[in-house]
Amino acid sequence: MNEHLQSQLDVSVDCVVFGFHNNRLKVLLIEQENVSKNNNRRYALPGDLVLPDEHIDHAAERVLYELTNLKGIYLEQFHTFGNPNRVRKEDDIEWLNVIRKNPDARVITIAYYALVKMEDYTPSPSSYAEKAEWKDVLDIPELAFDHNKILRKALKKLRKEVSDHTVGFELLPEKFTLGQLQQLYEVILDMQLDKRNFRKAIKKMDTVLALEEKQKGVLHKPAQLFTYIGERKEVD
Amino acid sequence: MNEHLQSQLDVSVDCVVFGFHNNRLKVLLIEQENVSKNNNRRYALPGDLVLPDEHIDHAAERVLYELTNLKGIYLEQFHTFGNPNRVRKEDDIEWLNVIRKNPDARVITIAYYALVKMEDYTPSPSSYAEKAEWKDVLDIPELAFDHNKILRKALKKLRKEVSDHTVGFELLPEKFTLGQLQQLYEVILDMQLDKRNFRKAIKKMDTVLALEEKQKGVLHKPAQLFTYIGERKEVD
DNA sequence: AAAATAAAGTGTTTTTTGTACACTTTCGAA
DNA sequence: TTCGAAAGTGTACAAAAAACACTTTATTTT
Repeated sequence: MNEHLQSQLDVSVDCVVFGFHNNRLKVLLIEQENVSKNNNRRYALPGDLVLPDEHIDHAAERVLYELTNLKGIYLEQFHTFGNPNRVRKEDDIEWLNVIRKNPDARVITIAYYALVKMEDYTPSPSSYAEKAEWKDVLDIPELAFDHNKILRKALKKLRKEVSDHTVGFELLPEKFTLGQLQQLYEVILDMQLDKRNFRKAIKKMDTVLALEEKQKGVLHKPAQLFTYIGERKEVD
Repeated sequence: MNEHLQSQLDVSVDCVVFGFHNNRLKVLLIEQENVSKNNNRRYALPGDLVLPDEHIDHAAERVLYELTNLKGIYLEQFHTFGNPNRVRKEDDIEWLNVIRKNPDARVITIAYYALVKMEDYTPSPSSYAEKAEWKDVLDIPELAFDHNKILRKALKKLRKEVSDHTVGFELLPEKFTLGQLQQLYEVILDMQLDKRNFRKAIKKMDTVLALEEKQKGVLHKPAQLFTYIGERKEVD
């Protein structure tokens, strides 16, 4: 019985939530409560421990909600980080001492990622999060724990899925123009795409539907609107 | 402190090791020690708890070695299974009561998979494994815990990677013929491939090298031998 | 030694997919 | 009415994928 105390091992989830705005790829970060004497800002991915009787997928949803008030976001697991020293920076330890009941416990974390329409989700911080904000992925500060590594891996996954055309539409509003979609692809893949070829490719996907509706209030020829009718993946 | 006892949570690894023999895709299973009164054979994937200070990737290697005596196999993580009820069949509970110090603890498992040249690895059971054997993936019994689900997911992953040509050679002996390689692909993908097109595709991969050597002891025209010179993926 | 067996080995044509490329249209604002 | 700004559109060329059938060669059998 004491033996289990020695071998304290916790499991957490961390959420990498991508958004897209003003032609920039964003990721949702929280700023942790300030507990450090030297007043460091500590940014981190939203994440926390899995509860004793909770499905890990549910934990990801719950934690994201508790920290940012975002709800109903489909999160997909992409990697589990289990280096025993992943939580060993000085600031990490200081933080854990304040927030955790077992600050010395080793923590294995399961990382999830999601793509959301930023318009639909305005994060507001709660729980131990002091802020919850969208940050440009090209301008990410040093994050708590191994969160920079987690984010890097999530980005890699995102790029791969986007080139496979299996993902991406989730980042746009429900109705979008092909121009917006192309810009999204260009930002994520970090390359220029040919307009005519891009449209040809999208138009033969049967998950993208042309609406009988046009963009309004723009100072140029209004574009036709499209919508995405793809469906969700299966769950464990 | 007691709180942590309530929330007993362990992390395990499970290994799905694929092999190929006699034109069949195989998976390495163990038969657990018999602890049941009704003498059920219990097959399972090789798996066990992660140690307190062990990297999860290392745990996978170690556990596989302890149970099957196979060493030096590159295992890649593919999914983490975290349903709180994943270990709740009657036989599962009975088994855990014998083998585990905290039989009631919830266990989250990180699943790994590997491809090996069966010739090079002859498993021999140890630890709580009574047998360790290669089983045809088309003929898998009911496994312990949620191992059937884990295996299904591993197979899906394998098929995907094989169609991407990122994996497969690891299943063949060091020297192989293009005919053998094609049969391997056909078995995994469960489809017929055109011989000439297949050879054309393989021959323009620069990771497959033609040797100045021919097959021996076959009752037909002996084939040229090839070898694979691809390299390993990066690690966390 | 000739014939039978069994898989190895080999190229060309057709179809499909991807890439490169430039001008006209349409709305809102000035 | 003109201007600005992005929308929208088609064709030719290149590359990749798919379809397709006969000859070769070592071994075994007669």
